[in-house]
Amino acid sequence: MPYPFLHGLNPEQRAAVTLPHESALILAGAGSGKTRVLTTRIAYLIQSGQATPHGVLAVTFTNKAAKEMIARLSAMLPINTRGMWIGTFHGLCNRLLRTHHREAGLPALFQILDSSDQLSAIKRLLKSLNVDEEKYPPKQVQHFINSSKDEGLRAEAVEAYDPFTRQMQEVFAEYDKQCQREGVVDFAELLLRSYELLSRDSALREHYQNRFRHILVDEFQDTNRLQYRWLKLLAGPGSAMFAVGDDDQSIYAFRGAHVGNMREFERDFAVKQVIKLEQNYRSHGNILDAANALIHHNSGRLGKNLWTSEGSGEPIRLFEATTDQEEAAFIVDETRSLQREGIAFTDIAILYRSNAQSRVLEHALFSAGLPYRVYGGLRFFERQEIKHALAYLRLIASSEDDGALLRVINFPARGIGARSLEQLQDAARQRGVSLYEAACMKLLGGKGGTAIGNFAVMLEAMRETCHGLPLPEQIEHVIEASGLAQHYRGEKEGAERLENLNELVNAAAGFVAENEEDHSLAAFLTHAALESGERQAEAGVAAVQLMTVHAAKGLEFHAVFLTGLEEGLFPHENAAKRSFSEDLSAQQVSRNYNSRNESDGLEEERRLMYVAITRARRRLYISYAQSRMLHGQFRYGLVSRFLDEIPAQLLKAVNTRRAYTEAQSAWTSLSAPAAVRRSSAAPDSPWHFGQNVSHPKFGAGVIINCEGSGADARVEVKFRNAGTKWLALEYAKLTAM
DNA sequence: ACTACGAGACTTTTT
DNA sequence: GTCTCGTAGT
Repeated sequence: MPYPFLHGLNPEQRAAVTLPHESALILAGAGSGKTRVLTTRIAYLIQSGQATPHGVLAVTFTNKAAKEMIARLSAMLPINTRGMWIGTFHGLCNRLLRTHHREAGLPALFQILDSSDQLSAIKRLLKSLNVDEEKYPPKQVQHFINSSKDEGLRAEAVEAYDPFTRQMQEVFAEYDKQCQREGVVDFAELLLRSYELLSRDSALREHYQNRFRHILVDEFQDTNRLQYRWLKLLAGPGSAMFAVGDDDQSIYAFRGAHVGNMREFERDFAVKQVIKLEQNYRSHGNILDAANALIHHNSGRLGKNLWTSEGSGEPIRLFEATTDQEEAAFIVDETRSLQREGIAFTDIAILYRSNAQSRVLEHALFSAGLPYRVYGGLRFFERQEIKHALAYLRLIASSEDDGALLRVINFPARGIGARSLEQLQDAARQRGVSLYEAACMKLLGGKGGTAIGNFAVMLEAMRETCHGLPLPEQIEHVIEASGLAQHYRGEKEGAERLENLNELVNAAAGFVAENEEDHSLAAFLTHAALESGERQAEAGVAAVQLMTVHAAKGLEFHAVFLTGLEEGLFPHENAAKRSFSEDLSAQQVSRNYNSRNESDGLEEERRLMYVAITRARRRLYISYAQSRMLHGQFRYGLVSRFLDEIPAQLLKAVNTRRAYTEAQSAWTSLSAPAAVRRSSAAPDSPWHFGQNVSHPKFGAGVIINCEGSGADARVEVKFRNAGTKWLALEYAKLTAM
């Protein structure tokens, strides 16, 4: 057997892996071994001599997926994956643009703007253009620019038949000019710029076309129009594209994903056969049957039916709660009993449609002393202290970066107010130079003592010192010399921020250790922009996993609680309405944007439900509440239509088992059996919502809010005489009353 | 320059 | 209900 890694593949998987050199579409259902097929295909191509590592291009959407692919590949083959082009669309485009920055019309050290950098750039631009932010909300401008770029359109190519759109178009054009001036590039620009580069420069295009004879794409259903055109451009006459995707799991149309790319791909690349991977290795039969039945209500599917060689398993448990609190109490109880059965907390997920729903669930889990982890907070590189530090570093790397300068010129405060900033901006505009340059000129202009001049001196000194230092030490120095460390040392909530800044130094050390070829500051900044880091919360801690259904895509759990199955919530009311892009077209904007109608929206919600169901391996709970607190008032919801679309015989109602009341939910922790307490990762907490407490300094109070678990657990206490305060349970000496 | 208060939003999100 | 953002006030 020359290819040991083909072992254990089912016939369809094997057929996909060993396909001849031709473009192919692999319709890979949830839990059908998609990633395995993709990586094994690459291994097979290399091992069989059909491809060299050099000639393979593999694209994913997330860094996580790219990393996993590389890890699996190096486990299968003794090759150096370093030189291989495996990465995200943005990562690969970045690589292309760095290599050919001159041809692309970019400075060698172009910086990458993340969404929040982009938003501030837009706000700044609107101010300087005197555009009314009321009429043209920065967020909407951002959406306009990004979705245009995602469609492959530059400002001048946008169809604008009305004054509103013409103004948008104008801002778009000015925005691109500003970015060009400042040597920065936003995410969509990475794609568009490299697309334009390849389509303009035929020699370059042919070079890459000849090189990449094998192009493999993961999550193909999530590609947007520009990404697909980019792929088409890279695929030369001798190339074969191996596209893996699942139209039923397309849940990102709202950010430009175009499922239609799958059918277009079949046509454009004369795909001979679509290989369907329908055998599911994850879930029991009932769960798959429910998913199949549900998704059957969608139209225009490529068509696919999941099956398993395992039994049907348990029925899906359906719980009807009176209120959202009762729903949460039920989940707490069931989580406990799952734990008694020996299911690890990490193998239990609580899913919801929108983030706002997590609050009630968190409260209940907290009160019960169950450890939990909420996905979807701020990410490491998005924290303000990190962004500040990075802005200093960006200024050191490239002084044209006005956005970076504006972020830190007066942080920490050094007496540079709005007035002096305006002067600086005027001076820069007049002479057509960057803000930094203008600041330096102020220095030469005589009044050497100005705060702005001092800032320029400080920065110049920082740059001088950093020169020649190893990366982590550069960052360490900048954190100190900029006054950031000093500033946070003096702040009451600063300890955590200081810790994060320290972590940034560690991240740089890790980056240096991992990247042999490029240790430069610019490379690290790129890394920071392109990989915003893990979602917060300590990994590895045994905790129940709370996340949105979107965030759960690609994951699996022994038991899944799928909550809030109410009309308006899931399917979400906004999804079945006109979308934002249609609001635009109502204002006579171009029809080129993804004009989605209600049924598209509803079908995407259904796919979302499909994704949610297929996360569960063994046990699936679906719940809904007759009423819940939403936007500050009670809402009475109808049962989601999706429940009608799951065959009744697969469902088992469990709501009559016990009466859950709010009172019970708050006090369950106290009546929990000792056995639970002992085996629990975290002891049952005596702290919960409504608990009367006493604090040595602040006196008597009541717990009105709580969050986190384990060492990070905090409670908000309303004191009789000392106001409300957040207290860390680990440190605060609270006594229950 | 920092705090305080009111207005308005509020689906999902990676890069 | 709760959070963010921007402006006004000290």
